[in-house]
Amino acid sequence: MTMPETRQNGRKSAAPPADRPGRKDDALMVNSVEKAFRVLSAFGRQHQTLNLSQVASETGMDVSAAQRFTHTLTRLGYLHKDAQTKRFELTAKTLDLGYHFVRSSRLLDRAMPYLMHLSKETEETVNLTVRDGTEIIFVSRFLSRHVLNTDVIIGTRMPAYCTAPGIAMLSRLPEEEAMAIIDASDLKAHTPATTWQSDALREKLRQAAAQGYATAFEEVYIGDASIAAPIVDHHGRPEAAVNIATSTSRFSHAEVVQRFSSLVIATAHAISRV
Amino acid sequence: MTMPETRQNGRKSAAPPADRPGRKDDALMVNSVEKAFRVLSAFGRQHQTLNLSQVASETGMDVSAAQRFTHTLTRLGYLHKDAQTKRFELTAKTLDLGYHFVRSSRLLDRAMPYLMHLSKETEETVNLTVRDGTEIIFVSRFLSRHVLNTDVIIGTRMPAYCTAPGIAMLSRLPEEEAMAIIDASDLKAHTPATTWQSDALREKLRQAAAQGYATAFEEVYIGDASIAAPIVDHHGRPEAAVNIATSTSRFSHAEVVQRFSSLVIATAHAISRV
DNA sequence: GGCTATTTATCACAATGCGATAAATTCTAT
DNA sequence: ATAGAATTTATCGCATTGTGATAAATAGCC
Repeated sequence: MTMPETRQNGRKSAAPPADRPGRKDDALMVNSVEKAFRVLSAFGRQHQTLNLSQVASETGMDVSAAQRFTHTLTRLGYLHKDAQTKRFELTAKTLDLGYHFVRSSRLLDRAMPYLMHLSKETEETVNLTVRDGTEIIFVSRFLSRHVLNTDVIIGTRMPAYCTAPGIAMLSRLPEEEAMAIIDASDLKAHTPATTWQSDALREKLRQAAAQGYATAFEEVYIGDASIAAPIVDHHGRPEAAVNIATSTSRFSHAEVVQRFSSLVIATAHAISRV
Repeated sequence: MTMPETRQNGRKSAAPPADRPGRKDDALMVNSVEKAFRVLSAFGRQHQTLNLSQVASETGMDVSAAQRFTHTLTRLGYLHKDAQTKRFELTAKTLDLGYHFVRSSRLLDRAMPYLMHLSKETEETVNLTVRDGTEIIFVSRFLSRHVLNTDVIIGTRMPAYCTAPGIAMLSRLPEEEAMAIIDASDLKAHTPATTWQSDALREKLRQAAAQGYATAFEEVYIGDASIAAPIVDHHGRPEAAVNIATSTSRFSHAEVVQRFSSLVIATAHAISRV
């Protein structure tokens, strides 16, 4: 009946821990923080509201953990719990973080007036995006009066390889590095027009590097037409991209290039730190 | 600045925990989560980047804690640390949370088409706001082509008492409740035109309740003119407000009411669950 | 109505996060 | 340059905090 003693009960007078630092994997990591974010990210278009057990199963935590983190997040104001249905949903307070980001971003500070100007001048949708791994994130957006697309909003992510801003940014990276990112992507044809083969993308990168801008026509959605130029820091490394998004029904490929290429390049250049 | 005492140095061999359940204050609260958010909110317009000791002093944590949480948040991708300067800044990944909120919000789902319609019809800036305590939060925003104000963005907070959407929402609450919120606010005159006395605000609430809309003219910023109507749930409780924001230079008070009051009311009514 | 599936509350335990401290590094001033 | 201050990084023993199992309470469902 004696405990099998797999449990070295903490005392451990002898047998010093071979690797003390490697606790689980990282001594300085506070795992509760990751779990909290895991709970919050369980909500989305599919799961608008979740009850406790759904939170548990969605996040892969046991009920106790789900209980603790939903409770914590509710008290902090990021979750709301319906007293009747006992279901949780995200609150508008979750917008705080992004708000802090926008307010603290020197890039956005600099970029805003130029983006506004470009928006007024072209009357087309203008976006500012940055890269996070293999994806781009929309960080600022001025909608065209005509095309009101509520599908893409601030915070939206898309694969870099099939978007004009993505290619524009990658084109200013050493080719090795850019191709590594592309090869780490989940390459696939979102539409018949998607460029998704590694070789073809390499060619696209070189062309974009040579021209100073990148284009994407119906590569993600049918009907979209986009042209982008990279914003670089003082080392010449890409930190963002400006793009103009319009539709194939309004302009041909040639027209988009002719009308907008020098505008996006000029805007991106103005925003780049000299 | 630092608390002189409060340091009972953990020894405490005797002294069994008198009250086991009431740990610090709440047994289910995971305090690390709050600390993580505290670190993230330390960044903003004032503090675009922070080094480790600044994080510590800004958040009131000791250096060790600051170290652990900046490390954790960096590994999770919400902070970026500049290798040269050793300074931290928020990353675009902080937009994820808000993105999840927008995508999971049934209110926004319902409201979007109506807001778009209102935006096109009026060509003015259209906002959707919700209330959080004494404040309102902008959750959706369609900018007028003319007036591009980059000061107010999604996630921006303002006191409820001096905004049209705030008064509109409060006007659909029992007067007791509304006045309690107003009295909990930090009432002050942001401009000469601000209505900030409790009595005057009570009167404003009653008028808004009677008319079905609320207005605010230069109550926060000089030159702004706003009119709002409340969106209610199936219990008749206010859950949001639609408003049209324009400028006093374009329309007089009377004109704003005449042109827009029935439009915002109709839009708010359409969005309200019937 | 009894049954099942949740949610809420409680608790003993030890692993996890804590915070003090030391080592390494970077910055500053002379 | 070089000492000295300030900040960052690394380490570690310990108690606290979070853990996860379980039980009680509540809500759903035939």
